[in-house]
Amino acid sequence: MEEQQYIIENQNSFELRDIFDCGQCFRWNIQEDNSYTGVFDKNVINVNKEGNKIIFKGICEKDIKPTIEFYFDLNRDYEKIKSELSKIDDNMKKSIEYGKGIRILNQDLWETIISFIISANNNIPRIKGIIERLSEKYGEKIEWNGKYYYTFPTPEQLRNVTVQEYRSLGLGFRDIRLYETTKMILDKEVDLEQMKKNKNTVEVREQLLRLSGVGPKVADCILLFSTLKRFEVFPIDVWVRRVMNDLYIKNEDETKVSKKQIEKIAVEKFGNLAGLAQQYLFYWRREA
DNA sequence: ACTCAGGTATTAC
DNA sequence: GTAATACCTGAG
Repeated sequence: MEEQQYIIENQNSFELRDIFDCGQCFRWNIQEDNSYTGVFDKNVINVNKEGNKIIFKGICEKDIKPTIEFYFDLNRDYEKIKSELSKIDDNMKKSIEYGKGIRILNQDLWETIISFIISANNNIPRIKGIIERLSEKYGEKIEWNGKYYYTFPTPEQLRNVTVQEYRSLGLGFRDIRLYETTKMILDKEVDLEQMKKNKNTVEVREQLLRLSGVGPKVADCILLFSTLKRFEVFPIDVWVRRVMNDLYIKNEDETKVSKKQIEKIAVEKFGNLAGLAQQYLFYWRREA
């Protein structure tokens, strides 16, 4: 396929590091020139910032412009969101200053489900490694610039993979979760297409929680980071627990702070932008 | 050798 | 309902 290119100028709220290292995605890697290259859907894209320009280039299945605009959520007014959240308190203001270039990507639902199942009780380098090996082994090969890239495998491409094969890729105890969830989705025991159409977040969440290996935290990550795009959810992991305790609860032992307590504060303070607030706080607490 | 990392499922009060 | 516990793996 032919390489395509798309350039935008003077785009606000767009920093490569903030977008790719804020914890929402696993398949974007920094290059020697500080650009990032990643695979999503059937696309291999490299993004670089030069002055006031952002340059996207690579192999794109469809027209690159709408593909990029959708995936990078370019039609949403992050400046407005940030200014609203900044009014809440100084903590939010600081965290937003730190992560001012964050954008929440529109990632494929299926890929997001599997990726965050793999993320459970795991560390980032290992999560990334597992996902790469999965893609290399079962995904579709795409050549670009003399290098090979691999799409994330579809449910169909994982249909006949055994638990043992997952284990050999380093999935660990998540092998059975992947196996069961893939089966449930292939059998439409949980119907992803139906889920995409459903506007009721509570119902969608219930559906996600039925999947093997999907608990409350993973479900919320899927709701926030996939094309489901629910900004009102508030995924609570160790970092969010830490930062919420530091800032608002101040219990001497953060591990003793209940989820309910955190959720209550999140809803009160951040309302229907809780997911975004969570992302700024998470990134700030973990990286700053 | 031992701890820890983007939690979940299971079991037991 | 809510609390304790095991769980692959590999890096530090």
